[in-house]
Amino acid sequence: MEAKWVSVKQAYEQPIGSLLKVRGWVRSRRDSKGVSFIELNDGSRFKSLQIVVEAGVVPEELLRQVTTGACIEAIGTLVESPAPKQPVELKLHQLHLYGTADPETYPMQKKGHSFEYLREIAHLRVRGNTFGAVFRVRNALAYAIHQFFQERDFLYVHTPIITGSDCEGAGAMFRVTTLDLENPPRTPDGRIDFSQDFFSRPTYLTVSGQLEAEALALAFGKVYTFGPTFRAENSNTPRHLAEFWMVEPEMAFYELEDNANLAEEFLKYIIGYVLNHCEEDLEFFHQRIDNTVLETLQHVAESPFERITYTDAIRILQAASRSWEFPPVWGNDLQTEHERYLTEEYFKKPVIVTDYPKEIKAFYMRLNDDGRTVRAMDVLVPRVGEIIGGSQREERYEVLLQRIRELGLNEHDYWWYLDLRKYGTAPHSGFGLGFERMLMYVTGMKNIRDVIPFPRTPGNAEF
RNA sequence: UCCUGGGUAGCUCAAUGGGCAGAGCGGGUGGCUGUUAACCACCAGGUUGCAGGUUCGAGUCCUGCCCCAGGAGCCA
Repeated sequence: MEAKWVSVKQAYEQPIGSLLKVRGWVRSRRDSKGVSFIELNDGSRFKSLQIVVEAGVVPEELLRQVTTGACIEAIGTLVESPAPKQPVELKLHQLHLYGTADPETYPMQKKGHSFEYLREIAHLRVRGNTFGAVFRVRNALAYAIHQFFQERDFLYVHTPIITGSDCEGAGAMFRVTTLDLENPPRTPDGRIDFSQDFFSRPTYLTVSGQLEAEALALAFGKVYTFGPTFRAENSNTPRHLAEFWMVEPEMAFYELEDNANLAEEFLKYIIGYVLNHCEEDLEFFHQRIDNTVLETLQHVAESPFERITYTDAIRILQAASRSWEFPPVWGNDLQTEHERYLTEEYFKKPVIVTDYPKEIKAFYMRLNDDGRTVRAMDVLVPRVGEIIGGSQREERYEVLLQRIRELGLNEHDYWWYLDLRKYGTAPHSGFGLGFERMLMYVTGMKNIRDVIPFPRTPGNAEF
C-alpha cells in the first residue's frame, strides 16, 4: 500500500490506521529508552504532529541527525496516542532526511526568543510558533478582504507601483531612476536632466493608489486596490514601515455616510472571518501575546461603531478631566493621546471621526458647506489608533481647482485628475486600510515589523 | 528627525564606591524516563557594540561614532 502524502493539518483528519507520508521541519526530538519522539511541523496548522520512533526502526546514526530545524519525510501509521496532549500520533516506519540543521549553529532554539532577535533571522523565524500563526492569519485576512469586496461586486483593480504624480505631496517618496547617480545628465542650468531618465520624467514608488482608483471607480462604480505602497519617511515607530500593504476601496455615488457604513461593515466582516477560520492561531495570540485580543475582536464584530464629528471630538477632549501633553484645540489634528482617549477610555470601542478642518486634510477631500471642514473620516480603534482614513472626494471641478491652487500645488500635474471632474463627474468616496495595522489589531502583536515577513524600515532592507 | 533607556557567552540577563567577567536557557558528553518548555550530572563557550581618552588598574568614568528598543512627530 502506498503511503498518502498529507500535510500535518490533513493528518489529524485521517482515519486511525491510515498509512501516511508527512514532510516538514523538526521542532524538537525527545529520546526515551527504546523510543524517540519527534515534533514535526510543516506550517499547515499551529499544532505539530508527534512522530513516534521505536528502537530499531531507524539507524541510530540517522536518528541523531534529526535535530531541531532539520527537514524530514516520515512514513508511518496514524495511531491513537496514549498520552493526553494529542489525540493521534504517527508511528514511524520509514524516515528520510532531506536536510540537517547543525544544533550548534541553528539560531532557532526550542525556547522563547525576543522579537528583536528574531527580526535578525527573519528567514528562519517563520518556522516558529508565533510567526507561523501571524502569517497564517495574514493569509486569512487577505482572503477575507478579497471575499468581502468580491461578494459585493467590487472590481479588483491594479494601480501602478511606479508613478509620476506625488499624490497629495504627503509622505516623502522613494525615487525610481536608471540614471547614473555618479554622473547624472544635466540641463544647461545645472539641474539633473530627468528628460533623459527611463520614463523621461521624475518617477517614484507610489504612496497610494487612490487617485488612479478614482479614475477606475468613475468607470466601474465600485473598485478596490490591494497592493504595496511606499513611504520614505524616517519614521521609527512600532506602527510604521517603509513598505507596507494597503487596501483602498473607491466607490462612485457613495457619500461620506455610505463610506463610513462600508468601512464599518468591512471591518466587522474581516474580523468575523478571522474569528471563524483561525481559532487555533488566535487562541495562541490570546494566551501568549495579548489576553484581551479575543474579547476585543468579538466586541468589535458585534457592537456598532461610535460616530462623531471632529468638532464634537474636540469638545469631548476639552471636557475630559485629565491633563494633555497637547491640549486639544479646534484646528489642530488629533494627537495620538487624543485618539487613544476617545477609543480606549471614552467610548471603549471603534470610533469614526468625521468632518475635519480642511487645513489638516488633503486637497481632494470634499469641502463642506461651512467652508471650514471637509468630508473626511478616520476610523480609530483601541490600541492601534487610526486604522482607516478616508473621505468623500471633491467632485466639483471649480472647487477642486481652487483647493489645488490654495495649497500651492501644480495644477498641471493633476490634469487627468481634474479631467475626471470635467467629464462625467460624480460624487464618490473611498478609504484606505493599512493591512499590517489591521493585522496588528487582529493578532495583538505590538510591533508592525513582526506582522510582515521581511520588514523594510529606515536603515534595514536585509533579506 | 527629537527625547528616553539599552548594547556583557549562541539566546535572556547579572556583575558594590573603578579591583580575578557570572547565572539561567541553548549546545556537547554520560545517565534516567511513553516523552511533550522533559529530568539529573559533568564539560565547552567571552576582543564586555566600535574608536579614542583618564587611571597602577575600566564591563563600570570621559569624548565621538554605530546599532537596537520605547515614546513623540509624520502617517496607514
